[in-house]
Amino acid sequence: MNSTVTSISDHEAGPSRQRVMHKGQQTKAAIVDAALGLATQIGLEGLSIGALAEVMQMSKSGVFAHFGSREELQISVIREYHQRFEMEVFFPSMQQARGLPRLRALFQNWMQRTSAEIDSGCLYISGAAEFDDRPGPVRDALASSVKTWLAAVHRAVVQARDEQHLSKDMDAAQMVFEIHGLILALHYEARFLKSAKSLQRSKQGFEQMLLRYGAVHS
Amino acid sequence: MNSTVTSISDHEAGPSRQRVMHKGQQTKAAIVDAALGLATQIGLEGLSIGALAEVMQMSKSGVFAHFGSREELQISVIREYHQRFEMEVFFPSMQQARGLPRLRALFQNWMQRTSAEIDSGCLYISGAAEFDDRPGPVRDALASSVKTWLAAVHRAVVQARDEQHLSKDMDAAQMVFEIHGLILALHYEARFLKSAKSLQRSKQGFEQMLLRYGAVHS
DNA sequence: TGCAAAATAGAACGGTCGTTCTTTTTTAAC
DNA sequence: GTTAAAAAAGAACGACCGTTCTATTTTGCA
Repeated sequence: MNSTVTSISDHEAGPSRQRVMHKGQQTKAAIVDAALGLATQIGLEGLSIGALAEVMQMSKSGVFAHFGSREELQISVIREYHQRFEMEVFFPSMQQARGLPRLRALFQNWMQRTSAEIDSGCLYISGAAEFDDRPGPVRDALASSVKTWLAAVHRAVVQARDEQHLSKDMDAAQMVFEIHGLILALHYEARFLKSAKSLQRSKQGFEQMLLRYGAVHS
Repeated sequence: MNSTVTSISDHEAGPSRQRVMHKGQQTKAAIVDAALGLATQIGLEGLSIGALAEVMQMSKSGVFAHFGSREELQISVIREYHQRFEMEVFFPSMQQARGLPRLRALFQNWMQRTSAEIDSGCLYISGAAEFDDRPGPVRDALASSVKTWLAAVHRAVVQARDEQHLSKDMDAAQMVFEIHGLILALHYEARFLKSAKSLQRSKQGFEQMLLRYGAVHS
């Protein structure tokens, strides 16, 4: 409870813990960065080592050697996305006071990332569509990351209820489901249908949802 | 207004208008049927002529000749999906009385199709993720189909308001956005996260939404 | 039944895919 | 500066991709 939150989940130390970054690790990080860019544009499945090598101005085998398999590359990309999501959405929200302020921040940052990604795509959403019936380690990594994030949102809702910022008989899981729906609709309509109003729609949906779940004004 | 609704949109005659189906057309229909099955499993982009030919027990060139290009095949699949969606979701709902009953039916059938597709996938959702930044005729066909459908839902909401089944100052487009969100969350959580409760969650979300938009009990 | 037309098969094309193996270059510790 | 190890390149592999071209088979009408 009173322990400092250092991560959306618990494990992992992160490559930033390294004293110095040797050449290989630098290169690998750069490759993963480029790969993430490609994956969010054309999808995790569309991500090819050849295309990646061209972007990196490296040979295919040079790129390949860092991962050993395409699957491992995809998983590395997912891990990288997880970390960035944490940094851009989760951590900043944790600065806010527990309860409604934090929940608001989570949604706000999540929304921002989903819509700012009007030209970069959300891996959690496109990945889910690609891997929803394709079992294997990539799907597992993706699902694990998403579940971790949704659990964090759930925690925030429960805390808001505990702080009596929401009515005490509200259904937290139900609210998380509906919040998720707003984000998905935002992504779908902004990114695929190019609807300009979708950001405003999801904001409004969230505000009304807060009222419905008994939020006191704030 | 008083004209009989014959289609979710207007145009198109449909291949069922044919007097007799010649061999070629039969085969083509069978191919499209198989292709739709493949596409909903592995995605429109993953759909390959070779795999399709194997399923059909035909040669690659035999399959190919019916379409002339892979893109045309993909578009044919989208058209077929559009027609089935119409038959399974739209037409049955139109049997219901204008207003709330029809809106309920639309959501119910839509939901059913989305969740029944727990092992067949929704082309409108997976396709959106695949083609959200891949311009071209395939994307256009997909977007056109989706927009047609969302417009139909919007019409139903407006009618429900006109019939005074919903409060007269409600925002129809906003409601459509939120309904879409519920369906997307259902699809995501049922299909990717394998969450068992998602059907119930989307139902409950819809009922609460109706109340919030001023639905009289029914 | 015969015959043109439609449907299908088959082979081949250039291309890209992930992956393996071998060789060369670069790095970093001594 | 030398040297062992790490990183990268290069070539080649078998497989599959969409597509084209030419033959063969099947169809449906006169």
